[in-house]
Order: sequence, then C-alpha cells, then structure tokens
Amino acid sequence: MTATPSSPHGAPLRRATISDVAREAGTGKTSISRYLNGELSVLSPELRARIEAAIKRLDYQPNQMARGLKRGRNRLIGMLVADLTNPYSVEVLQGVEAACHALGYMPLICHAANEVEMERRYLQLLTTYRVEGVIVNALGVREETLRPVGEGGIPAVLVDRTVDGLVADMVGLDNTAAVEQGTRHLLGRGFGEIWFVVQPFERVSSRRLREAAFRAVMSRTEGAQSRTVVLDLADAAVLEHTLAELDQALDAVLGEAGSTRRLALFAANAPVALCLARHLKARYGDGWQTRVALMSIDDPEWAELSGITAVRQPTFQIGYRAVEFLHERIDGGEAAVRDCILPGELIVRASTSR
Amino acid sequence: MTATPSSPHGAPLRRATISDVAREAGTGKTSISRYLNGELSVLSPELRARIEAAIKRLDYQPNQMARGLKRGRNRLIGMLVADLTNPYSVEVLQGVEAACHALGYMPLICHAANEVEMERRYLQLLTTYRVEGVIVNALGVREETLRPVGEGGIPAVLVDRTVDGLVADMVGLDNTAAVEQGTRHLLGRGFGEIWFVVQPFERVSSRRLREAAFRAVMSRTEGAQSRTVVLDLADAAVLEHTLAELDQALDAVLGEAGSTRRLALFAANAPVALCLARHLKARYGDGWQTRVALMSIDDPEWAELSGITAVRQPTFQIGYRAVEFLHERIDGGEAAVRDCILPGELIVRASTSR
DNA sequence: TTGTAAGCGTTATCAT
DNA sequence: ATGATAACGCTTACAA
Repeated sequence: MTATPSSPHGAPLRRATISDVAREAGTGKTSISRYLNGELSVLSPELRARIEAAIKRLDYQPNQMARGLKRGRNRLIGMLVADLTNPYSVEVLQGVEAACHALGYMPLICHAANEVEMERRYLQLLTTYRVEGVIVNALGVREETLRPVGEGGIPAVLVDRTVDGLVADMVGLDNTAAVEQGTRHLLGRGFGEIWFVVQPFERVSSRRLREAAFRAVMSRTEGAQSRTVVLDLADAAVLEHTLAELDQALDAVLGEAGSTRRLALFAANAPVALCLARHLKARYGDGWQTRVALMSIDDPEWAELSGITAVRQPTFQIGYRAVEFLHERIDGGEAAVRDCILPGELIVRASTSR
Repeated sequence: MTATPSSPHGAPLRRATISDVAREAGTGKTSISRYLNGELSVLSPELRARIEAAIKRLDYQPNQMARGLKRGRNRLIGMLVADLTNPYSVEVLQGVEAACHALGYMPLICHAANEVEMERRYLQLLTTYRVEGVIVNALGVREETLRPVGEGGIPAVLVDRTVDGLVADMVGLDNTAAVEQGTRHLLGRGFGEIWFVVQPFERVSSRRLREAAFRAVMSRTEGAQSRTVVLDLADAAVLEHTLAELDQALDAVLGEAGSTRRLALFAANAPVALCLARHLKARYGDGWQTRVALMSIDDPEWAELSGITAVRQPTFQIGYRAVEFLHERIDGGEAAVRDCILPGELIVRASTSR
C-alpha cells in the first residue's frame, strides 16, 4: 500500500512527484530536493537512505519542466539546422556535440528542412523553452523570424552564414580564400574556362561571398572565360530548365574544343556538386568525367569515391568553435561580436586532372 | 514608463510574463490566457485589442515551461537517432517530420552518435521533459537504458530494430524479403559466389535478420558459394585487419576465376557499402567495378552516381508510420503492440551486370 | 539537520 | 464577459 497508485507491475500510473517521495520517505519536500541536488552534506545518512529507497520504490524522476521553471538554467542549447540532408550540417553537428559534451551542455537538434516557417517555429520553441543559447544555421532570410534571438534575446551564434540585420557571433569558412584556392587550382591545371555553379545566392551570405570571390579572381585573370550559373535546387521545374540550358552551352564548348578537356565546373557546395554529377552521368554515361572537369566546395563522402576534387571545410572545428563562442556568451560575456573564419583545405583528385 | 524594465532599445531585459501583460493591458491574467489560447469568442473586441497591443508592446512570449507544467501535454515528441551520418536516419527523419507536421507535433531530434551513454542521457532528458512520446532508433543494447520508455513509461515506437526485453510498437523494413530479393537478383545474374558483409550483428535485430535471411537463401541454393564477413566499422584496427583478410580472399577467388566476374559482395547497409566501395577503389583503382560486383541494402545518394544496385528502404514511410503509431498510443491506445513491416524495392544498376 | 512557505509563469475553477 | 484564486512540481529563503 504505497502512496502512489501503481499498475499491477509496479510501474506508477501517474508519475510520482516530489511530494509523493516526501510522503513515502516520511519527510518534507525540501529534503528530497536537497538530495536531488546533491546537497548530501546536509542530510543525515539515515534520512538519505530513506529518501534513496523511496525514490527507487516510486521510480521517481524529477520533472524538468517544473525545475526549469524555478531556476533559470537548464544546460540545454538548441542547434537549428537549415538542411540535414546536406552532409555539411551533420559534420558541423558532430563538432557541436563534442564541444557540448566537453562543456556540459546537451544539444537539442531542430531541423528547419529549408522551410522558413519551420525555422520560425523552432526558434520560437527553443526560446520559449528557455534554452540557454542557440546555434543557428539560418536559412538566410531576415524576416522577423530571428527576432527572439541575439540582440536582447537569448544568446546565439551563427554558423556558415550571417543574417541581415542580426548582430551575433558567427563561425564559418573563409569563403573567399577557399574559392580563390579552388579557382587557382583549376586555372593552374589549364582549364581556360570555368563555370561557377551556385544556388540562388542573393539571400545567403556564404553563397554570395563565394560567387563574388569567383568573379573577382576570374576578372583578374587574363584570357580566361568565366560564367556564373544559378541552379535552383528547390524548384524542380526551374532546375530542369537550367540544366537544359547548361547542356546546350556545354555542347557548344565541348564541341568546339574537340577531345581536349578545357572546361571546368566549380560547384559552390555539395548539393550542387551532386546534382551536377548525377546530371552529367545521366547525359554522358560513365565516361562523363572525361568530358568535363568538376570540383566543389564541400567534401562529402562520395567525393572521394567519385574522385572529385574538393575544398574541404573544417566542419568539426566550425561546430566546436560555435559552442565555445556560445559558452562565453552564456557566461555573461557582453563583449563585442566576433567572427571566426576558418580556412578550407584543397583536396586534389582525378576530376581536375587532364 | 511601462511596467517592465526595458533596455534603451525597447527590448525587455527580463522577459515579460503574463502578469506583466495583464497589468499593461489593465486586466487580469485570465483574459490574457484566454487570448493566448484562442478563446476569442469570450472576449470583448475592445479588451482583445488592448491585450493585443500590450503583447506587442512588451514583446511577450508565453513561457512553455510553465504551460507544459500546468496542462499535461506539450505536443512534443522526441526522435532518438542512433547515427545521423547514416543517410537512412536522415531519410526516416523526413518522414517523421512530415507526419508530425500533419498531426500537430513538434519533433525534437536527439543524436546518440553510436554512444550508449548518450542514448541513455537523451532518453532521460526526453522523459523528464515529459515529451508525449518518443521514436527510438536504438543502438540495440538492452541495458537499463530503455526502462523509462515503453511498458509503463512514456509511449515509444521502435524504428528499424527491436530491443531485447522491450515490448513496443515497431516499424521497419521487411529484412528477410529484402535480402532474399537481393540475393536472388545476384544469383539470377550468374554470380555463383556471394559474400554478405555486415557490421557485428549479434545485438542489432535488423542485422541479425538480414544475415540469417542471407544464409537461409544460400543454403537453399545448390552449388552456390557463400560467406558472411563481419566488418566492424567502429574499430579502426579491427577494420583494417578484416579488410586485409578480405583482400586475400578476394585475390584467391579473383585469380582463379580469371577475367570472368563471378563474385559479388552484398553489403548489409549503406555504411558498409561505402566502406567497401572506398576500399575496393583504393585497391583496384577506377576499374574496381569490373573486378567485383557490389550491391547493398540502403540506397544512399551516391549509389546512383556510382551505379550500385541497391534495395531501397521505404524510409519516408517508415518514419511517417512510426509517428502514426505513436499518435495512436498517445491518444490513449492501450491496444496490443504492433509491427509494421514494409517492403524494400530492388533498384538494379550497373554494378551487378556482367 | 530538517521543515514550512512562498513563489516560478501558466491554466482551470469558480465566482461575479 | 471578466477576474480572483488555487493548483502544476519544483527550488529556496527562512525558521526551527
């Protein structure tokens, strides 16, 4: 005959509360709370034992909702990811997790799945659940979406991209250097014509920087042909159309050049690279790699398998550093906003040889 | 001179509470609460307007902790993922998200990253935050880890694999049929020798089923050679050793068979397939595909690119169905535990032609 | 060493 | 139509 109603198997129907435990142990809630919070020094061994027993008997687990309501902190941080199908995100995540582990936080992952509305809702969720900070890989849109965060809101660190009008710490790739490195590699390998293929870049700072860097290098280069191709992966119809155009342009160049490969495609990130590779393979068959060179920023697992040259991002570090930034903010750091711009690493593979 | 302290820019230092709003609007908390919960019919347009204004002025956002504490439900469900680097997981996740969206839940993603300890901590977190249910892609170990969940605990649905001793709904692939289908395909294509390559399978039900199914089909087949190779991706040293052994065995078979490809490798899942493909490519170069056939359960994005035959899992459906199951449980469904076993789809590509 | 009581920010009950 | 007031499960002064 215990204090809480139990199922035949002993599992409590209604979860036990701290009061239940107190009653079961024949003491007050305060002592239970003390026990829970490790204030062991202030409890007689005898009482401690009774409490321990009562907790076990009732299978008691403190309600974090109630706890969080009372005290301010919960050691939770939110990680809002724009697109989990992008391997970049998962890799960054692993850095985030490692750092959280080291610093005593639990990361909660929220996936916006490229939907602004989802981004908004998750941000709302995270702030109203009072997580101590958020790491945001934003969709890029400003909107009022990001208002609850950063300036005046809960501490936030941006990853990969900034958001117009939002001042916050940010960690990401040195986009300019990465693109310069890649482009120079291609030029050095004798590719006289390079097309930079990128998703719509107006609203995403990292894409914007990459595209600008590409144009900058190319404009400094005598006699090299260049072009920016915008690939909208989100819109199937537009995508198909763009690819068709690309094919025509490709035919023109490839035809005139004969068998000598002199055209290279530079994908601004992994999703673009994958799209291009699939398309080229569908069009030219297994030998597609002998027709046109392809390189990319981002180094997904299949890049090695397909022998694609890539600029690898320091994804793990990016995630790790982001948490460190956040940690400093959470510990009351009111310092000026900082950026952490990390270098990429060029990995040369067969796709850019001649 | 508002009721809450404000920063020079108007953003509240301390987040406004419902009482603040009530005071600001010159009314009681009850009305605010009513407004928040859409009980509009019972509010005079005049008061409604005042409340609306006050909320905007104070930038008020209801505290979900407090809300969740009061009412029982929070419309949150947890999705505990064993390994996010496995594309399978991300695909299932998308089904989960779609279903959650449709049913009015918010999915919270927790990543165990193949660590039992993490799995334990996240499960703890989710239950103590009183999420309404969890979808668990478990690591497989029983341990006391999963106690707070399922029988007597919070509603749970297992994905891909069962856990010894834990009775709960489960959604996953028809492993037996999938393996049979794949194996028959290989046999039909004239591969007289097939090696099934799988991660340590004792403790993971889906791997166990796949391996058993493979041996069953092969034992029923006259004159076919077969073998199970265990690849421990988690242990670099062991892995290296296993791959070396594999190479020797490969040499033996490939040598004797001359140029006719008759050996096929059947990977039990995508991570294994990737490991094999990388290794084979490293060893045999670009022509590796002409030496040995490879197929796999799971159809990651690079499979098409590399022309690998695969049995595609209905990942989206799996995730979707899991949430539906969970939903029924949350709505008080005390029915018997159910399984949902979905069929895979064989996708034939060049890797298994002759 | 132990317990009482007052909140934390909501919602639910019951008056008005 | 509107508003006190008592919970929800916990922590934390403040007493004892």
